[in-house]
Amino acid sequence: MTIFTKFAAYIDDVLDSLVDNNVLPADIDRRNVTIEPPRDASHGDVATNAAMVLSKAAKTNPRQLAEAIAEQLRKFDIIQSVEVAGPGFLNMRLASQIWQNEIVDIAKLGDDYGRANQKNGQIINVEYVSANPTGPLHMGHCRGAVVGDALATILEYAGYDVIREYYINDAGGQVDTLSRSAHLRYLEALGHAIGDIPEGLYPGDYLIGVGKRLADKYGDQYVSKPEEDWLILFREEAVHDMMDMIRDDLALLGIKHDVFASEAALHIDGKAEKAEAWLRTNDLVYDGVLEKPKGKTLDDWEPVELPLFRSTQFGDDQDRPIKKLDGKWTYFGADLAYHYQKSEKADALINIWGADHAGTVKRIKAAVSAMTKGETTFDIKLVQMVHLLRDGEPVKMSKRSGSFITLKDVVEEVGKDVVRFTMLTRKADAQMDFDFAKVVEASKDNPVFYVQYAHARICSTIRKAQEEGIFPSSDRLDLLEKEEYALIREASNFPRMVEAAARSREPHRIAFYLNDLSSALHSHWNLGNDRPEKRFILAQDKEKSAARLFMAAQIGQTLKNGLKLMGVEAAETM
RNA sequence: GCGCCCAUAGCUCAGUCGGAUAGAGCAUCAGAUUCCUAAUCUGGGGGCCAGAGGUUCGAAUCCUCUUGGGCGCACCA
Repeated sequence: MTIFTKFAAYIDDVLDSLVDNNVLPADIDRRNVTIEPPRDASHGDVATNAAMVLSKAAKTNPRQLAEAIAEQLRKFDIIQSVEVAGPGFLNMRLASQIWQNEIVDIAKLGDDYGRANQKNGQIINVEYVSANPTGPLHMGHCRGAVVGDALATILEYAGYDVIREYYINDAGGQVDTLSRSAHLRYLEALGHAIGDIPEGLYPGDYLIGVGKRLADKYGDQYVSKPEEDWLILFREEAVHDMMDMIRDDLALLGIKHDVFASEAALHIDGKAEKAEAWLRTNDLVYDGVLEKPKGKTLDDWEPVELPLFRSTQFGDDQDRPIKKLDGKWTYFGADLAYHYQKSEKADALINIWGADHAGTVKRIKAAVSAMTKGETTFDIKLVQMVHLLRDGEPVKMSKRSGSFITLKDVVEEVGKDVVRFTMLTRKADAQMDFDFAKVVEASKDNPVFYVQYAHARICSTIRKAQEEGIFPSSDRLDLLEKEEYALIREASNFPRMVEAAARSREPHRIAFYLNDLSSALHSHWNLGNDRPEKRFILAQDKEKSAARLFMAAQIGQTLKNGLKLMGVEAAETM
């Protein structure tokens, strides 16, 4: 329980008593009442907009109602002062005892500080990365991977049971191409001359190893066999190897999924047929003919009849085919079944998608809404493009030539922590630039070091104090002073931030919060430059020192917990 | 032509389900290291929150339109 939720209870009590006294109507809507720290610290410790939100229903003016609420609030011992300000804000200052308790609470909770005190009983499935298993991860996958992973951790902290899921597209045309490419490398490994990789096959060197492995395992038995003898086998083998490689890439970023769901397995289980049958029964799928797409010149377009999902009923531009002319499932058709499968095991679904999939959002949302009768909440978080730069110059990427920047290259060049933190210091739905030169520079320009430095400073101070025989202690927290309370106040915001980040599905809020908390710490630290009496370590006053160190340790704990949410190491030395 | 995203200081970006005088970093200018880690800090200058309407006690935030930029628009994945 944070001090803000405690306060919500106080405000509720006050409002109850005002209802009893007929100042407020009994059925008044309190949902818009907020209890927050005011933006400007000089306004106090806690503020509420209650009077402004409720005045209309109470048929009184905001300031008058505010005075009535203020009078009641003054009865609480822990509220030092209540002021009515501006249009009707109630600003409160809290007794220092509150902040002392807060710091003890953080210490008690330790690594769990910021975590919801109980689970909310909801299972949420976060699907992220889901890159096609045809090669190593490249930088295009990186941001979604980091955002999805951080979001999953945040949701876990906020009380959800989280399933981290990766959807393997191992059934479409791309994996057949992979299989053929692997077969070519298999021939190569057996000493056959293969020449240049033909157009349309994957040219990457990473398939050489796959070819060798296949040669070792199967000898020459598939050298002169027709494609139908080896296509499925080699596809499975190659996908398996690709997924191992992808898992290794993700491990470099500290990312681990709970479930790897296979599209091919979906078809083997007949999930798509079941979905189609259900949708036809409910008149959501019919056989029809698509209109010619606009805005594109298509030479070979011909009208054909296909099974279509009625996504126009849900705001899409046109109905969408679930099967191709050859009878195979479209990606969308399989996706229907896949999302239904996910919804069976979760109360809520979140997909992290690249912005290039924006066009398919409506149809799949429509489908999920229809299939789960609106009972499963389903969010798609679109992650915008990352422009790779080096010294301000765009870095060229070409998938066709195989010369793209891999995720591995980037992580090896700049490090996991920098990659993760940088990807999270920007709202996911806005484009971002990622400049190697700037980011590698690693010194001043980089928020990750700023935050890590704050943590390292605290650790080093505690070590240093230990050498002088001073240890953190909560015995005399009453010796803390005004400046220290400001720091605690900032730290006390952490649980609210986790909750807000979870609710809005915006991991970047944690990054910005940690930056703020670090700034408060650095700022406080430098007070000691001019005013030695403000330092943490005071040789002449060990009791006060111990209290300050205890407080500092909890700031460090908060930083550490926040960094953990982002998957970034809390450095102890720098 | 249509859909989605974005537009805030010179640059890169925050801005709490609508709240008080719109913030931070970089850059720039002026300062702080006999002293717990200066990878830090303090202060100054810098804004028509793209534009125009609307909603209300109150709008950068919500709605409509316009402008500018990005992504997408096949039975691909």
